[in-house]
Amino acid sequence: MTTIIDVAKAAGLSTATVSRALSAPEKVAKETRARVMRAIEKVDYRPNMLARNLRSDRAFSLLVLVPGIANPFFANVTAGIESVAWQRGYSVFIGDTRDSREREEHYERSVEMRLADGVIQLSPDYGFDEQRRRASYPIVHACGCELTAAPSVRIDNAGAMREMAEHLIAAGHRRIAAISGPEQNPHAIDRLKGYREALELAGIGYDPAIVRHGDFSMGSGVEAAKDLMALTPRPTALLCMNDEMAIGAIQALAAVGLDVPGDVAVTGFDDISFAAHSTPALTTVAQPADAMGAKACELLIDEIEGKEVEEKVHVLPHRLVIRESSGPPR
Amino acid sequence: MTTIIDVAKAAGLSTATVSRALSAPEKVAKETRARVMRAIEKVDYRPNMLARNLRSDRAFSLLVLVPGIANPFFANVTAGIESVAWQRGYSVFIGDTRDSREREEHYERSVEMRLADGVIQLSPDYGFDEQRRRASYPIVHACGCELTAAPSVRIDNAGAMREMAEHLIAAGHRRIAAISGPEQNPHAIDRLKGYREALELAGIGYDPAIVRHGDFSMGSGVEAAKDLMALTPRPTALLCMNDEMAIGAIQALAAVGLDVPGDVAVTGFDDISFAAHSTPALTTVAQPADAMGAKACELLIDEIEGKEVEEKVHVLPHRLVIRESSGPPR
DNA sequence: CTGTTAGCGCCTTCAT
DNA sequence: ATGAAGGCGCTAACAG
Repeated sequence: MTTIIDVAKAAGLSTATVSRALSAPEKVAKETRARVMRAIEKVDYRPNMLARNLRSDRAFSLLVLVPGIANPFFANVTAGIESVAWQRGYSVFIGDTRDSREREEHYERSVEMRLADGVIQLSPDYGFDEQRRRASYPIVHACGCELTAAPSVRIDNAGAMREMAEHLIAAGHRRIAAISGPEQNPHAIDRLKGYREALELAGIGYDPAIVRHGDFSMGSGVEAAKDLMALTPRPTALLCMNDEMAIGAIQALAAVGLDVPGDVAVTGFDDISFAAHSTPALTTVAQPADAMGAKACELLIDEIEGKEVEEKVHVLPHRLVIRESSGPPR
Repeated sequence: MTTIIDVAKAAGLSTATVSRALSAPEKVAKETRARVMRAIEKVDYRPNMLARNLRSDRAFSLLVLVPGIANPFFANVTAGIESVAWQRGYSVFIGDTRDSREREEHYERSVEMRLADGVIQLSPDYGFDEQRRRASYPIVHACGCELTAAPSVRIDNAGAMREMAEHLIAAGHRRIAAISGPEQNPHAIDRLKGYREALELAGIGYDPAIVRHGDFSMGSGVEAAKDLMALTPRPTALLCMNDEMAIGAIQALAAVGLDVPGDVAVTGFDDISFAAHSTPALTTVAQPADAMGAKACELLIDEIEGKEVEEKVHVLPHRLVIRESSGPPR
């Protein structure tokens, strides 16, 4: 293996100069730099990051904690993270927690062992900043909720859901059922809040009988929709708290011969790529997944590198995407 | 920061013994081990992986090179990889190449710099083992094609596609169009081969006029399907080389008022989670994505750890999943 | 602008 | 079964 010593020898310089030529080129004479570069070429040198890491006590890597990498929304957030990390010279570890506390703890431990310089958490923030207070390393939430402490990134979940409900109300719907996420899930809570607000503002009472709690999976969307369609009077619209459940709902409606949007309007949340191509195309709330990941990554790296980071919550803009599934009723 | 020296002091032992107690417990007296553990607890010690890595010249991490992490199939393969890596004490870096040669080279370089001990490549193998021959580190393909060298993992793409085409032929279809991937894409090539074989075995001629090349995206499925539906006589079935294009095709057919499967049968490939929940539910070929990633990861770690790995190509079983989209015709 | 030198924290001989 | 000591490859003071 060729080391920095070989380069120094070949160039007739000290290892310190070679090191500087690489990591702080401006501190080295132009001519010297060229000599270093030639020597590197000649001996076919590649810096050993393991040594750099130990010496600098940094891993130059980040850990993304994600409840499930196969979830398209999280995958998009991760892509945004990776993109910024790449630009700034960091690598991205993925830690798929599969909602298991054991796995999450394992990953927390590995960061304490210096595997990574910080964590980007994609799970919603159940524990407020409990976890953060405990941690000896920086953590940034990329998909925060209303309770998430700064610095973090989120969208206005409640506001977005309120707008979506208002869209349905404006189209004449009065009996709008909701397919929410797990009862304790912070995103589900925020979004459900927006749904209630819209109903109340419109003078429509909130009726728990037409609210179901799924688990954000398509299967749970199918079940909830079946269930709701058996009700009398039947809801005329289904407000789903993510796209997967909406896609499941559409399938369930088709299975019982109901037309979307003719008989029942359906809306989603996230705008994953499949939303635009479902049949019918899904009306949904677009979250800027990529930008959320990118921003969270910026914040984390700034914090790691000791830059002053504004202690603020970055609320990124969402956007209603009206497609076919929300109407008009036939 | 507390180091192994602090533990040694607290336990009244040498650092060597502490190190051994941790990495080779059987070489240390039971009683001594207990003392070490107590000391670790007491001084709140966590091993520094950066130091271990330098000392052992290993990163204990793997790099997954993936063309796009947002692709559900690749995300599932990645989940399989992560799962095995976790069990065996390795971490997983993700390198999203976005089909950019620059990014791929960047990641290759970082592995040469010891960022990772080996690579799992999810892109199909265009370069045969060109890349591998050049590399100074092990590479395993998790989604190989017929040309991929061992050790690697793949399914029988041609065979699977032949079976799917035969399924359509058995249902009475004679004019079966294909929506393939990019012309040079090895998976597309293998699958197209299976399609031709089935046609020829059934005495139906291969007709390039009803074959389109998409890029595996839903949008390209939409375009190709529109195009094919304008033909006279109209194909009665659309064999798509992945699920995304099939989902796009279904949408395009609905848009022009054609019923699936009543007017046109549609099939996909991969069995991503959305296939089961499209409307109508998609007939497809299930690839064992998780197992492919897991197996590839086993092979790579074995190779890294110097275990004898069988120089063989692991062809994992696929499975035809017949759902609604493939018929029967009405 | 360049060189000398001292470790970063750990593991692994080698010796006892 | 345990201890002493060297060194992995690099960078950051500190000198010059």
